[in-house]
Amino acid sequence: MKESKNLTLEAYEHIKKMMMTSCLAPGQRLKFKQLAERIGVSRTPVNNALHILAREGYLDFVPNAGYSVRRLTADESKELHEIRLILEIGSIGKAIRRITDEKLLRVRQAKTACEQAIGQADSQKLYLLDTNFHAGLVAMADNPQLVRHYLEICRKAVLGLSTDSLPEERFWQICWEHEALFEAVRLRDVDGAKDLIYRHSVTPGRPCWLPTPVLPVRRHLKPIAVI
Amino acid sequence: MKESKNLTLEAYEHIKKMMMTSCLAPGQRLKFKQLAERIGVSRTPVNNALHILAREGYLDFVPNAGYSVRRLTADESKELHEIRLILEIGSIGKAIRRITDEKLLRVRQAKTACEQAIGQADSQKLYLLDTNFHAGLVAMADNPQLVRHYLEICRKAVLGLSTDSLPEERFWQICWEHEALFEAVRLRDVDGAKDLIYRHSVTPGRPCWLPTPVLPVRRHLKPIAVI
DNA sequence: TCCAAATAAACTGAATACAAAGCCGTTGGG
DNA sequence: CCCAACGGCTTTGTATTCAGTTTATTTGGA
Repeated sequence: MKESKNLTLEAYEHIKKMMMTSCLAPGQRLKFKQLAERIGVSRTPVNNALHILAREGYLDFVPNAGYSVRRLTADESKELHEIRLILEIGSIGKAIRRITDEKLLRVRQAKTACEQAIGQADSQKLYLLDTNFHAGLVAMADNPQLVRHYLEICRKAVLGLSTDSLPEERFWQICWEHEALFEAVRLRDVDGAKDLIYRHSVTPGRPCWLPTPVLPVRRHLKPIAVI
Repeated sequence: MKESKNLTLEAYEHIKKMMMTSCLAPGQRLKFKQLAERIGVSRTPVNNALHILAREGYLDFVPNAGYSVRRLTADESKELHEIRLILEIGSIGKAIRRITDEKLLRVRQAKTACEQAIGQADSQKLYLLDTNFHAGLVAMADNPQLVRHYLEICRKAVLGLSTDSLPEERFWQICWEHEALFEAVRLRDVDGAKDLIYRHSVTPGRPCWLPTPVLPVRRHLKPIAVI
Protein backbone atom coordinates (compact mmCIF):
# COMPACT_ATOMS: atom_id res chain seq x y z
CA MET A 1 0.00 0.00 0.00
CA LYS A 2 1.26 3.45 -0.76
CA GLU A 3 2.29 5.35 2.32
CA SER A 4 -0.01 8.29 1.72
CA LYS A 5 0.26 9.62 5.26
CA ASN A 6 -2.78 11.64 4.40
CA LEU A 7 -5.99 10.43 5.95
CA THR A 8 -8.15 12.25 3.45
CA LEU A 9 -6.58 10.50 0.49
CA GLU A 10 -6.55 7.28 2.43
CA ALA A 11 -10.27 7.58 3.04
CA TYR A 12 -10.75 8.51 -0.58
CA GLU A 13 -8.98 5.41 -1.83
CA HIS A 14 -10.73 3.25 0.69
CA ILE A 15 -14.20 4.39 -0.24
CA LYS A 16 -13.47 4.27 -3.95
CA LYS A 17 -12.18 0.76 -3.63
CA MET A 18 -15.31 -0.20 -1.74
CA MET A 19 -17.34 1.07 -4.64
CA MET A 20 -15.20 -0.74 -7.17
CA THR A 21 -15.69 -4.00 -5.30
CA SER A 22 -19.39 -3.65 -4.66
CA CYS A 23 -18.95 -3.29 -0.92
CA LEU A 24 -20.96 -0.17 -1.55
CA ALA A 25 -23.85 -0.62 -3.93
CA PRO A 26 -25.33 2.10 -6.12
CA GLY A 27 -28.04 3.98 -4.29
CA GLN A 28 -26.61 3.18 -0.90
CA ARG A 29 -26.57 6.01 1.57
CA LEU A 30 -23.20 6.94 3.03
CA LYS A 31 -23.01 8.20 6.59
CA PHE A 32 -19.99 9.98 7.95
CA LYS A 33 -19.93 8.31 11.28
CA GLN A 34 -20.28 4.83 9.88
CA LEU A 35 -17.53 5.28 7.33
CA ALA A 36 -15.29 7.08 9.77
CA GLU A 37 -15.49 4.21 12.21
CA ARG A 38 -15.01 1.63 9.51
CA ILE A 39 -11.94 3.34 8.10
CA GLY A 40 -10.66 4.26 11.53
CA VAL A 41 -10.41 8.01 11.21
CA SER A 42 -12.44 10.98 12.29
CA ARG A 43 -15.27 12.45 10.28
CA THR A 44 -13.19 15.25 8.77
CA PRO A 45 -11.15 13.24 6.28
CA VAL A 46 -14.23 11.24 5.40
CA ASN A 47 -16.06 14.46 4.70
CA ASN A 48 -13.22 15.59 2.47
CA ALA A 49 -13.16 12.30 0.61
CA LEU A 50 -16.89 12.32 0.04
CA HIS A 51 -16.74 15.85 -1.30
CA ILE A 52 -14.11 14.78 -3.80
CA LEU A 53 -15.99 11.68 -4.88
CA ALA A 54 -19.18 13.66 -5.29
CA ARG A 55 -17.49 16.21 -7.50
CA GLU A 56 -15.95 13.45 -9.56
CA GLY A 57 -19.36 11.99 -10.15
CA TYR A 58 -19.13 8.83 -8.10
CA LEU A 59 -21.58 10.03 -5.50
CA ASP A 60 -24.80 11.92 -5.43
CA PHE A 61 -24.80 14.74 -2.96
CA VAL A 62 -27.62 16.78 -1.55
CA PRO A 63 -26.53 19.51 0.86
CA ASN A 64 -27.71 18.83 4.38
CA ALA A 65 -29.08 15.49 3.34
CA GLY A 66 -26.04 13.41 2.59
CA TYR A 67 -24.25 11.30 0.07
CA SER A 68 -25.20 8.15 -1.74
CA VAL A 69 -23.43 5.99 -4.27
CA ARG A 70 -24.33 7.24 -7.70
CA ARG A 71 -26.91 5.15 -9.42
CA LEU A 72 -26.20 5.51 -13.10
CA THR A 73 -29.16 5.52 -15.42
CA ALA A 74 -28.99 3.29 -18.46
CA ASP A 75 -28.43 6.40 -20.53
CA GLU A 76 -25.54 7.61 -18.41
CA SER A 77 -23.95 4.20 -18.67
CA LYS A 78 -24.22 4.30 -22.42
CA GLU A 79 -22.81 7.80 -22.44
CA LEU A 80 -19.75 6.72 -20.51
CA HIS A 81 -19.19 3.78 -22.80
CA GLU A 82 -19.48 6.11 -25.72
CA ILE A 83 -16.77 8.33 -24.29
CA ARG A 84 -14.57 5.29 -23.75
CA LEU A 85 -15.04 4.33 -27.34
CA ILE A 86 -14.26 7.82 -28.61
CA LEU A 87 -11.08 8.01 -26.57
CA GLU A 88 -9.91 4.58 -27.52
CA ILE A 89 -10.57 4.89 -31.23
CA GLY A 90 -9.25 8.43 -31.21
CA SER A 91 -5.94 7.39 -29.71
CA ILE A 92 -5.26 4.06 -31.38
CA GLY A 93 -3.68 5.66 -34.41
CA LYS A 94 -1.07 7.49 -32.41
CA ALA A 95 -0.69 4.45 -30.19
CA ILE A 96 0.24 2.32 -33.16
CA ARG A 97 2.59 4.96 -34.51
CA ARG A 98 4.37 4.88 -31.17
CA ILE A 99 4.57 1.19 -30.65
CA THR A 100 7.52 -0.19 -28.77
CA ASP A 101 8.23 -3.75 -27.73
CA GLU A 102 8.06 -2.78 -24.11
CA LYS A 103 4.60 -1.27 -24.40
CA LEU A 104 3.41 -4.21 -26.41
CA LEU A 105 4.67 -6.53 -23.73
CA ARG A 106 2.75 -4.68 -21.07
CA VAL A 107 -0.46 -4.86 -23.07
CA ARG A 108 0.06 -8.55 -23.65
CA GLN A 109 0.48 -9.05 -19.92
CA ALA A 110 -2.80 -7.26 -19.29
CA LYS A 111 -4.40 -9.45 -21.93
CA THR A 112 -3.08 -12.57 -20.29
CA ALA A 113 -4.28 -11.43 -16.89
CA CYS A 114 -7.73 -11.16 -18.40
CA GLU A 115 -7.62 -14.62 -19.83
CA GLN A 116 -6.43 -16.15 -16.61
CA ALA A 117 -9.38 -14.67 -14.78
CA ILE A 118 -11.89 -16.48 -16.96
CA GLY A 119 -14.28 -18.41 -14.84
CA GLN A 120 -14.30 -15.96 -11.94
CA ALA A 121 -17.80 -15.05 -10.90
CA ASP A 122 -16.92 -11.47 -9.99
CA SER A 123 -18.10 -9.51 -12.97
CA GLN A 124 -16.69 -6.19 -11.79
CA LYS A 125 -13.26 -7.67 -11.31
CA LEU A 126 -13.35 -9.00 -14.84
CA TYR A 127 -14.46 -5.62 -16.05
CA LEU A 128 -11.53 -3.92 -14.38
CA LEU A 129 -9.11 -6.42 -15.88
CA ASP A 130 -10.65 -5.79 -19.27
CA THR A 131 -10.22 -2.10 -18.59
CA ASN A 132 -6.54 -2.63 -17.89
CA PHE A 133 -6.00 -4.16 -21.27
CA HIS A 134 -7.70 -1.29 -23.03
CA ALA A 135 -5.95 1.30 -20.89
CA GLY A 136 -2.70 -0.33 -21.89
CA LEU A 137 -3.51 0.32 -25.51
CA VAL A 138 -4.46 3.91 -24.77
CA ALA A 139 -1.25 4.34 -22.82
CA MET A 140 0.76 3.48 -25.89
CA ALA A 141 -0.16 6.89 -27.29
CA ASP A 142 2.17 8.52 -24.76
CA ASN A 143 -0.43 10.82 -23.30
CA PRO A 144 -0.57 10.37 -19.52
CA GLN A 145 -3.42 12.83 -19.11
CA LEU A 146 -5.43 10.85 -21.60
CA VAL A 147 -4.81 7.62 -19.74
CA ARG A 148 -5.86 9.24 -16.52
CA HIS A 149 -9.11 10.49 -17.96
CA TYR A 150 -9.75 7.22 -19.72
CA LEU A 151 -9.36 5.31 -16.49
CA GLU A 152 -11.63 7.71 -14.64
CA ILE A 153 -14.33 7.13 -17.22
CA CYS A 154 -13.94 3.38 -16.91
CA ARG A 155 -14.11 3.47 -13.15
CA LYS A 156 -17.18 5.61 -13.19
CA ALA A 157 -18.78 3.16 -15.57
CA VAL A 158 -18.30 0.44 -12.98
CA LEU A 159 -21.23 1.94 -11.10
CA GLY A 160 -23.43 1.10 -14.06
CA LEU A 161 -22.46 -2.54 -14.27
CA SER A 162 -24.84 -5.28 -13.44
CA THR A 163 -23.73 -7.28 -10.45
CA ASP A 164 -24.83 -10.44 -12.20
CA SER A 165 -21.86 -12.46 -13.29
CA LEU A 166 -21.13 -12.31 -16.96
CA PRO A 167 -21.86 -15.55 -18.84
CA GLU A 168 -18.57 -17.33 -19.21
CA GLU A 169 -18.96 -17.70 -22.96
CA ARG A 170 -19.36 -13.96 -23.30
CA PHE A 171 -16.09 -13.43 -21.49
CA TRP A 172 -14.44 -15.98 -23.71
CA GLN A 173 -15.61 -13.94 -26.64
CA ILE A 174 -14.19 -10.79 -25.06
CA CYS A 175 -10.81 -12.43 -24.67
CA TRP A 176 -10.91 -13.67 -28.19
CA GLU A 177 -11.61 -10.17 -29.42
CA HIS A 178 -8.74 -8.91 -27.31
CA GLU A 179 -6.50 -11.36 -29.06
CA ALA A 180 -7.64 -10.18 -32.47
CA LEU A 181 -7.25 -6.54 -31.48
CA PHE A 182 -3.83 -7.15 -30.08
CA GLU A 183 -2.76 -8.79 -33.32
CA ALA A 184 -4.09 -5.91 -35.38
CA VAL A 185 -2.16 -3.47 -33.23
CA ARG A 186 0.99 -5.53 -33.38
CA LEU A 187 0.73 -5.56 -37.16
CA ARG A 188 0.18 -1.79 -37.24
CA ASP A 189 -3.22 -2.21 -38.83
CA VAL A 190 -4.89 1.01 -37.72
CA ASP A 191 -8.16 0.61 -39.57
CA GLY A 192 -8.47 -2.99 -38.55
CA ALA A 193 -7.85 -2.07 -34.94
CA LYS A 194 -10.46 0.68 -35.04
CA ASP A 195 -12.96 -1.70 -36.48
CA LEU A 196 -12.23 -4.31 -33.85
CA ILE A 197 -12.45 -1.78 -31.05
CA TYR A 198 -15.77 -0.62 -32.35
CA ARG A 199 -17.18 -4.10 -32.71
CA HIS A 200 -15.72 -5.10 -29.37
CA SER A 201 -17.44 -2.22 -27.68
CA VAL A 202 -20.84 -2.45 -29.25
CA THR A 203 -21.77 -6.10 -29.42
CA PRO A 204 -25.06 -6.80 -31.11
CA GLY A 205 -27.30 -4.05 -29.87
CA ARG A 206 -25.76 -3.24 -26.53
CA PRO A 207 -22.37 -2.44 -25.04
CA CYS A 208 -20.29 -5.44 -24.18
CA TRP A 209 -20.52 -4.71 -20.47
CA LEU A 210 -24.22 -4.54 -19.83
CA PRO A 211 -25.61 -1.60 -17.93
CA THR A 212 -27.66 -2.32 -14.84
CA PRO A 213 -31.33 -2.79 -15.49
CA VAL A 214 -33.44 0.22 -14.68
CA LEU A 215 -34.44 0.23 -11.03
CA PRO A 216 -37.07 2.19 -9.18
CA VAL A 217 -35.69 5.60 -8.39
CA ARG A 218 -34.72 6.40 -4.86
CA ARG A 219 -36.64 9.56 -4.06
CA HIS A 220 -34.57 10.86 -1.23
CA LEU A 221 -31.51 11.91 -3.18
CA LYS A 222 -31.38 13.89 -6.36
CA PRO A 223 -28.20 14.21 -8.40
CA ILE A 224 -25.91 17.07 -7.66
CA ALA A 225 -26.25 20.01 -9.97
CA VAL A 226 -23.34 20.00 -12.37
CA ILE A 227 -21.95 23.39 -13.13
CA MET B 1 -25.35 33.36 -8.54
CA LYS B 2 -26.59 29.93 -7.63
CA GLU B 3 -27.74 29.68 -4.05
CA SER B 4 -25.49 26.81 -3.12
CA LYS B 5 -25.89 27.27 0.62
CA ASN B 6 -22.86 25.09 0.88
CA LEU B 7 -19.70 26.89 1.80
CA THR B 8 -17.49 24.12 0.48
CA LEU B 9 -18.95 24.32 -3.00
CA GLU B 10 -19.01 28.07 -2.75
CA ALA B 11 -15.32 28.10 -1.96
CA TYR B 12 -14.71 25.62 -4.74
CA GLU B 13 -16.42 27.79 -7.32
CA HIS B 14 -14.74 30.88 -6.00
CA ILE B 15 -11.25 29.48 -6.20
CA LYS B 16 -11.84 27.87 -9.56
CA LYS B 17 -13.12 31.14 -10.93
CA MET B 18 -10.06 32.89 -9.56
CA MET B 19 -7.91 30.46 -11.49
CA MET B 20 -9.95 30.89 -14.66
CA THR B 21 -9.52 34.64 -14.46
CA SER B 22 -5.85 34.67 -13.59
CA CYS B 23 -6.43 36.04 -10.11
CA LEU B 24 -4.41 33.02 -9.19
CA ALA B 25 -1.44 32.36 -11.41
CA PRO B 26 0.13 28.97 -12.06
CA GLY B 27 2.75 28.16 -9.48
CA GLN B 28 1.19 30.42 -6.90
CA ARG B 29 1.04 29.01 -3.41
CA LEU B 30 -2.39 28.82 -1.81
CA LYS B 31 -2.70 29.34 1.92
CA PHE B 32 -5.77 28.36 3.87
CA LYS B 33 -5.94 31.39 6.04
CA GLN B 34 -5.53 33.82 3.19
CA LEU B 35 -8.19 32.19 1.05
CA ALA B 36 -10.53 31.67 3.96
CA GLU B 37 -10.42 35.35 4.82
CA ARG B 38 -10.80 36.42 1.23
CA ILE B 39 -13.81 34.19 0.66
CA GLY B 40 -15.21 34.92 4.09
CA VAL B 41 -15.45 31.42 5.51
CA SER B 42 -13.43 29.30 7.89
CA ARG B 43 -10.57 27.11 6.84
CA THR B 44 -12.60 23.90 6.75
CA PRO B 45 -14.58 24.54 3.55
CA VAL B 46 -11.46 25.95 1.94
CA ASN B 47 -9.63 22.78 2.83
CA ASN B 48 -12.41 20.74 1.27
CA ALA B 49 -12.39 22.82 -1.87
CA LEU B 50 -8.63 22.57 -2.25
CA HIS B 51 -8.74 18.81 -1.85
CA ILE B 52 -11.28 18.60 -4.65
CA LEU B 53 -9.33 20.90 -6.95
CA ALA B 54 -6.15 18.97 -6.30
CA ARG B 55 -7.77 15.66 -7.18
CA GLU B 56 -9.21 17.19 -10.32
CA GLY B 57 -5.76 18.26 -11.36
CA TYR B 58 -6.04 22.01 -10.99
CA LEU B 59 -3.71 22.16 -8.04
CA ASP B 60 -0.50 20.54 -7.00
CA PHE B 61 -0.60 19.16 -3.52
CA VAL B 62 2.16 18.05 -1.23
CA PRO B 63 1.01 16.70 2.13
CA ASN B 64 2.07 18.92 4.98
CA ALA B 65 3.43 21.47 2.56
CA GLY B 66 0.39 22.88 0.85
CA TYR B 67 -1.27 23.58 -2.42
CA SER B 68 -0.21 25.59 -5.42
CA VAL B 69 -1.87 26.33 -8.71
CA ARG B 70 -0.83 23.67 -11.16
CA ARG B 71 1.82 24.77 -13.55
CA LEU B 72 1.28 22.73 -16.66
CA THR B 73 4.31 21.68 -18.58
CA ALA B 74 4.29 22.28 -22.30
CA ASP B 75 3.77 18.55 -22.73
CA GLU B 76 0.80 18.42 -20.42
CA SER B 77 -0.73 21.33 -22.27
CA LYS B 78 -0.32 19.53 -25.54
CA GLU B 79 -1.76 16.38 -24.03
CA LEU B 80 -4.89 18.20 -22.93
CA HIS B 81 -5.32 19.77 -26.33
CA GLU B 82 -4.93 16.36 -27.86
CA ILE B 83 -7.73 15.00 -25.69
CA ARG B 84 -9.91 17.94 -26.68
CA LEU B 85 -9.29 17.15 -30.29
CA ILE B 86 -10.06 13.48 -29.86
CA LEU B 87 -13.31 14.19 -28.08
CA GLU B 88 -14.40 16.80 -30.56
CA ILE B 89 -13.60 14.85 -33.69
CA GLY B 90 -14.95 11.69 -32.12
CA SER B 91 -18.30 13.27 -31.38
CA ILE B 92 -18.88 15.46 -34.41
CA GLY B 93 -20.35 12.65 -36.46
CA LYS B 94 -23.06 11.89 -33.95
CA ALA B 95 -23.50 15.60 -33.36
CA ILE B 96 -24.28 16.14 -37.02
CA ARG B 97 -26.60 13.17 -37.12
CA ARG B 98 -28.52 14.72 -34.25
CA ILE B 99 -28.70 18.27 -35.48
CA THR B 100 -31.73 20.31 -34.55
CA ASP B 101 -32.45 23.94 -35.29
CA GLU B 102 -32.42 24.73 -31.62
CA LYS B 103 -28.96 23.29 -31.04
CA LEU B 104 -27.68 25.01 -34.12
CA LEU B 105 -29.02 28.29 -32.85
CA ARG B 106 -27.22 27.86 -29.56
CA VAL B 107 -23.94 27.13 -31.29
CA ARG B 108 -24.42 30.15 -33.51
CA GLN B 109 -24.98 32.29 -30.43
CA ALA B 110 -21.73 31.02 -28.92
CA LYS B 111 -20.00 31.79 -32.19
CA THR B 112 -21.38 35.30 -32.20
CA ALA B 113 -20.33 35.84 -28.61
CA CYS B 114 -16.82 34.95 -29.69
CA GLU B 115 -16.84 37.39 -32.54
CA GLN B 116 -18.16 40.19 -30.42
CA ALA B 117 -15.30 39.74 -28.01
CA ILE B 118 -12.69 40.40 -30.67
CA GLY B 119 -10.38 43.11 -29.55
CA GLN B 120 -10.49 42.26 -25.86
CA ALA B 121 -7.07 41.94 -24.39
CA ASP B 122 -8.02 39.18 -21.97
CA SER B 123 -6.71 36.07 -23.68
CA GLN B 124 -8.21 33.64 -21.18
CA LYS B 125 -11.64 35.13 -21.57
CA LEU B 126 -11.39 34.71 -25.31
CA TYR B 127 -10.25 31.15 -24.81
CA LEU B 128 -13.27 30.39 -22.66
CA LEU B 129 -15.60 31.89 -25.24
CA ASP B 130 -13.93 29.80 -27.90
CA THR B 131 -14.41 26.83 -25.64
CA ASN B 132 -18.11 27.57 -25.39
CA PHE B 133 -18.49 27.38 -29.12
CA HIS B 134 -16.75 24.04 -29.31
CA ALA B 135 -18.61 22.70 -26.30
CA GLY B 136 -21.81 23.67 -28.08
CA LEU B 137 -20.84 21.45 -30.97
CA VAL B 138 -19.96 18.60 -28.65
CA ALA B 139 -23.26 19.07 -26.84
CA MET B 140 -25.13 18.41 -30.05
CA ALA B 141 -24.18 14.76 -29.70
CA ASP B 142 -26.62 14.43 -26.81
CA ASN B 143 -24.11 13.07 -24.36
CA PRO B 144 -24.12 15.19 -21.20
CA GLN B 145 -21.32 13.22 -19.60
CA LEU B 146 -19.19 13.86 -22.63
CA VAL B 147 -19.86 17.57 -22.47
CA ARG B 148 -18.97 17.63 -18.83
CA HIS B 149 -15.67 15.89 -19.39
CA TYR B 150 -14.92 18.00 -22.41
CA LEU B 151 -15.42 21.18 -20.43
CA GLU B 152 -13.26 19.90 -17.61
CA ILE B 153 -10.45 19.28 -20.05
CA CYS B 154 -10.81 22.74 -21.51
CA ARG B 155 -10.81 24.39 -18.11
CA LYS B 156 -7.76 22.50 -17.04
CA ALA B 157 -6.04 23.61 -20.20
CA VAL B 158 -6.60 27.22 -19.16
CA LEU B 159 -3.77 26.76 -16.69
CA GLY B 160 -1.44 26.20 -19.61
CA LEU B 161 -2.38 29.33 -21.50
CA SER B 162 -0.01 32.18 -21.90
CA THR B 163 -1.24 35.32 -20.21
CA ASP B 164 -0.03 37.34 -23.13
CA SER B 165 -2.92 38.61 -25.16
CA LEU B 166 -3.49 36.77 -28.39
CA PRO B 167 -2.64 38.82 -31.49
CA GLU B 168 -5.91 40.19 -32.77
CA GLU B 169 -5.36 38.83 -36.25
CA ARG B 170 -4.99 35.33 -34.82
CA PHE B 171 -8.33 35.67 -33.12
CA TRP B 172 -9.85 36.91 -36.34
CA GLN B 173 -8.60 33.77 -37.94
CA ILE B 174 -10.09 31.66 -35.19
CA CYS B 175 -13.48 33.27 -35.71
CA TRP B 176 -13.21 32.76 -39.40
CA GLU B 177 -12.48 29.09 -38.88
CA HIS B 178 -15.46 28.90 -36.55
CA GLU B 179 -17.61 30.25 -39.31
CA ALA B 180 -16.33 27.66 -41.77
CA LEU B 181 -16.78 24.86 -39.25
CA PHE B 182 -20.27 26.01 -38.42
CA GLU B 183 -21.18 25.99 -42.07
CA ALA B 184 -19.80 22.49 -42.56
CA VAL B 185 -21.84 21.29 -39.62
CA ARG B 186 -24.95 23.02 -40.81
CA LEU B 187 -24.55 21.33 -44.18
CA ARG B 188 -24.03 17.94 -42.53
CA ASP B 189 -20.55 17.64 -43.99
CA VAL B 190 -18.96 15.30 -41.47
CA ASP B 191 -15.62 14.83 -43.16
CA GLY B 192 -15.32 18.52 -43.87
CA ALA B 193 -16.09 19.32 -40.27
CA LYS B 194 -13.50 16.86 -39.00
CA ASP B 195 -10.93 18.34 -41.28
CA LEU B 196 -11.74 21.86 -40.15
CA ILE B 197 -11.66 20.89 -36.50
CA TYR B 198 -8.29 19.30 -36.98
CA ARG B 199 -6.85 22.25 -38.83
CA HIS B 200 -8.44 24.65 -36.38
CA SER B 201 -6.82 22.88 -33.51
CA VAL B 202 -3.36 22.43 -34.89
CA THR B 203 -2.41 25.59 -36.68
CA PRO B 204 0.97 25.51 -38.37
CA GLY B 205 3.10 23.65 -35.93
CA ARG B 206 1.47 24.41 -32.62
CA PRO B 207 -1.99 24.33 -31.06
CA CYS B 208 -4.10 27.35 -31.74
CA TRP B 209 -4.04 28.41 -28.09
CA LEU B 210 -0.40 28.63 -27.28
CA PRO B 211 0.90 26.92 -24.19
CA THR B 212 2.78 29.00 -21.68
CA PRO B 213 6.48 29.22 -22.31
CA VAL B 214 8.56 26.94 -20.17
CA LEU B 215 9.41 28.59 -16.89
CA PRO B 216 11.94 27.70 -14.24
CA VAL B 217 10.48 25.02 -12.05
CA ARG B 218 9.40 25.90 -8.56
CA ARG B 219 11.24 23.46 -6.41
CA HIS B 220 9.13 23.55 -3.33
CA LEU B 221 6.12 21.70 -4.65
CA LYS B 222 6.08 18.44 -6.51
CA PRO B 223 2.99 17.18 -8.31
CA ILE B 224 0.63 14.94 -6.45
CA ALA B 225 1.08 11.28 -7.12
CA VAL B 226 -1.69 10.11 -9.39
CA ILE B 227 -3.04 6.72 -8.58
C1' DT C 1 31.74 36.64 5.03
C1' DC C 2 29.55 32.42 4.62
C1' DC C 3 27.59 28.29 6.32
C1' DA C 4 25.25 25.50 9.79
C1' DA C 5 22.53 24.65 13.58
C1' DA C 6 18.98 25.93 16.63
C1' DT C 7 15.01 28.34 17.72
C1' DA C 8 10.81 30.74 16.60
C1' DA C 9 6.95 31.47 13.63
C1' DA C 10 3.64 29.90 10.38
C1' DC C 11 1.13 26.60 8.33
C1' DT C 12 -1.17 22.20 7.65
C1' DG C 13 -3.96 18.06 9.19
C1' DA C 14 -7.11 15.90 12.04
C1' DA C 15 -10.26 15.73 15.89
C1' DT C 16 -13.80 17.72 18.34
C1' DA C 17 -17.49 20.78 19.55
C1' DC C 18 -21.43 23.23 18.41
C1' DA C 19 -25.19 24.89 15.59
C1' DA C 20 -28.52 24.04 12.08
C1' DA C 21 -31.05 21.18 9.15
C1' DG C 22 -33.49 17.02 7.96
C1' DC C 23 -35.86 12.67 9.19
C1' DC C 24 -39.05 9.89 11.71
C1' DG C 25 -42.27 8.59 14.95
C1' DT C 26 -46.04 10.02 17.62
C1' DT C 27 -50.08 12.40 18.69
C1' DG C 28 -54.14 15.03 17.87
C1' DG C 29 -57.81 16.43 14.91
C1' DG C 30 -60.89 15.89 11.03
C1' DC D 1 -59.07 5.63 9.27
C1' DC D 2 -56.25 9.00 7.31
C1' DC D 3 -53.80 13.25 7.25
C1' DA D 4 -51.21 16.96 9.37
C1' DA D 5 -48.49 19.07 12.82
C1' DC D 6 -45.47 18.83 16.60
C1' DG D 7 -41.20 17.20 18.99
C1' DG D 8 -37.22 14.40 19.65
C1' DC D 9 -33.47 12.19 17.44
C1' DT D 10 -30.02 11.70 13.96
C1' DT D 11 -27.01 13.62 10.74
C1' DT D 12 -24.73 17.14 8.43
C1' DG D 13 -21.88 21.55 8.03
C1' DT D 14 -18.73 24.69 9.85
C1' DA D 15 -15.72 26.68 13.23
C1' DT D 16 -12.26 26.03 16.42
C1' DT D 17 -8.65 23.81 18.77
C1' DC D 18 -4.54 21.19 19.22
C1' DA D 19 -0.74 18.54 17.63
C1' DG D 20 2.72 17.82 14.29
C1' DT D 21 5.42 19.44 10.40
C1' DT D 22 7.61 22.63 7.62
C1' DT D 23 9.70 27.02 6.74
C1' DA D 24 12.00 31.22 8.00
C1' DT D 25 15.06 33.71 10.94
C1' DT D 26 18.57 34.45 13.89
C1' DT D 27 22.64 33.33 16.16
C1' DG D 28 27.07 31.20 16.67
C1' DG D 29 31.19 29.28 14.74
C1' DA D 30 34.61 28.49 11.11
